Amino acid sequence: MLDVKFIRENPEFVRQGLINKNAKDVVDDILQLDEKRRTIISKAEELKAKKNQVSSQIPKLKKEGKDTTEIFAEMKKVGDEISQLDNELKLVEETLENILRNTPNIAHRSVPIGKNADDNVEVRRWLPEGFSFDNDFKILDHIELGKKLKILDFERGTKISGSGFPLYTGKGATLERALINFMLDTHLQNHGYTEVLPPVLVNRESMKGTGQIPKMEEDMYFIEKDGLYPIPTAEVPITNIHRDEVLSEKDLTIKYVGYSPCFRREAGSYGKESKGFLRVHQFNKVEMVKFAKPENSYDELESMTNDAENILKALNIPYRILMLCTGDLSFSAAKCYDIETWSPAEYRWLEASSCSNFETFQARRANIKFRREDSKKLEFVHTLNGSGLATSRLMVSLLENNQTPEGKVIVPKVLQKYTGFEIID
RNA sequence: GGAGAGUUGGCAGAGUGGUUGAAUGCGGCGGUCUUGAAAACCGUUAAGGAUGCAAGUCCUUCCGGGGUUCGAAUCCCUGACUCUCCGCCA
Repeated sequence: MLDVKFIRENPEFVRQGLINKNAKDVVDDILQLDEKRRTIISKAEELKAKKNQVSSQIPKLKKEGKDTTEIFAEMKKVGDEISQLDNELKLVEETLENILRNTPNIAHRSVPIGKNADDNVEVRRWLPEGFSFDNDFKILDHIELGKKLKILDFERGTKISGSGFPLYTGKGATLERALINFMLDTHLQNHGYTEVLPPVLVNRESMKGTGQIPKMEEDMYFIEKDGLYPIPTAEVPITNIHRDEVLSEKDLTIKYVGYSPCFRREAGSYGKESKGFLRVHQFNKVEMVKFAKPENSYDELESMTNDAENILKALNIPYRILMLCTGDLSFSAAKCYDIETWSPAEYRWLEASSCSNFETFQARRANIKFRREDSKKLEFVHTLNGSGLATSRLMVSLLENNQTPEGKVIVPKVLQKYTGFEIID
């Protein structure tokens, strides 16, 4: 959520920011409502002050045995006027709030201006030694490999739940678990995170706090009976750990890493893009979340991106880093790096991670502040998160890149101690 | 699922209609004392908002929402959460 005061003071900057993000220019609407809001507040507060002043005299008057009927009648009138103004105010504030909640974050100045994914900028890429985009044998895709090696069973997953709910079997299930553990351990031992294992059903407040609601409501599962949402990402529960809290400056940067399954309705996406693991309703993800001071947050974004990259390097998976342009940035993000891994069967890059800085956008919604040691002032923290990483897309690249001409899959060295086997055949 | 109790400032904990934004204790901060520290003593100690160049002034907030009243932390209704007992159960 953007700060109204900031919009009031920098209307043209915000206007341009919204245009760059392909968002509706609502600056004038906001300013108008804000103006109206403040007018009503002034009027109402004047009356309230009067009411309070008179009220405080009443005990004295009564004690002196004076007649208060007239005063009561007048105060009754004042009270009615106040509640009328308060109702008006409520309406204006709801309208304003509604607009603000549906208004995206503004991009950081370092973000390239662009319309859509075509304008994203490749920042760097990393390819394993001896890697080639072209192979001299027939590459099987992850679905064929999964079937042949009996490690993935999409048909039975569909029978159990529906399409997009993969079933891992045998060494496939073990490999998935190994991957999760390897990633967690790496972040814990090498990157200084604290592990959390969050609830996977969250309430509406939490979904609002990180910005999935109201904008993305259609993409979320919802359990009506209990008012709970299966999380689309662990970002939601982990960021909300500190909702409505004041953190100490000395505790920042707080770095959490946590595994969770993720649930997404992915309403309206079918076809080629969604086969196999490419788009699923349930997948596993290790998520990194940081609470940082404003002056550090962009350094933290770089290091978080590196943390995710280190996993891929260790697994020997080719990847590239994209800096998303303003038009392709998500609703809440001020800056974002996508990490894409190479799929030789698809012969294209697949998004496996997204590392974003939300600045104060989420902190404002979720009310997460910290107190400065020197000035004692409260400020909103910056929140960041990144996948480190999502196993489903990663599994595609892992299986396909490590296959042999005979259609077997060699387990990357770093995973072998977790799997207990070196090859899947 | 049934019955009951509770939710007050950073924490603990008073307060059942009228100067209560809220006693008291602890903690925090500043000071006196001390070579230094502790103890003791004194002072101070919320957030958000409106207005103003500022000092300041004013408003709101005692879990959330609604109501009664001239006036509510205090009364009524409702929702959330916590705890205890019973039932059920991985």
